[in-house]
Amino acid sequence: MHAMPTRPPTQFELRVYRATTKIPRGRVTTYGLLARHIRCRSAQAIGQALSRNPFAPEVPCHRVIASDMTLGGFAGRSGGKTVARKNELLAAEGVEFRTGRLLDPERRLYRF
DNA sequence: TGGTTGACAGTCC
DNA sequence: CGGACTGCCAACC
Repeated sequence: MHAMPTRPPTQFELRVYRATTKIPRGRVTTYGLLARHIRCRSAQAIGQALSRNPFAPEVPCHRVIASDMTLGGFAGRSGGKTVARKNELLAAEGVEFRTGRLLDPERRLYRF
C-alpha cells in the first residue's frame, strides 16, 4: 500500500466537518440538510467533502444519509462493504435500517 | 422507479 | 487563470 501524498483539509471541508460534529449520537441528517445549514447549494459537494473525511469516526460522517432515507456512501464509495460498515456504526448507536431505509425517520432525523 | 438537470468543490491538465 | 471532468447528492419531472 502506497500512502498517496495527502492534502490538508480545505476551509470548506473544515466547515462541513464542524457542522457534522453537531449531529447528536443516535440521530442522522441528510446531505441536503447539512448543505442548507452551512449555506451550500450543492449536497453533492458535501458528499465529496465527507468522502475525504480524515477524522472519521470522530467527525461522525456516518450520521449523514441520503434524502430518500437510504444510507448513501461511505469511505469514498457508494456501495458494498464500506456501506455495511456505516450501517454498523449507526446500529451501534441504535439507528436501524430495514430494506435499506431508515426506521422511524421522525425520531431519528436531525434537522439542525 | 428512473432519467434529467442543477449545483459546486476539488483535481488535473 | 480557464475549462473539462468527477463525485458518499437532490429536486423535479
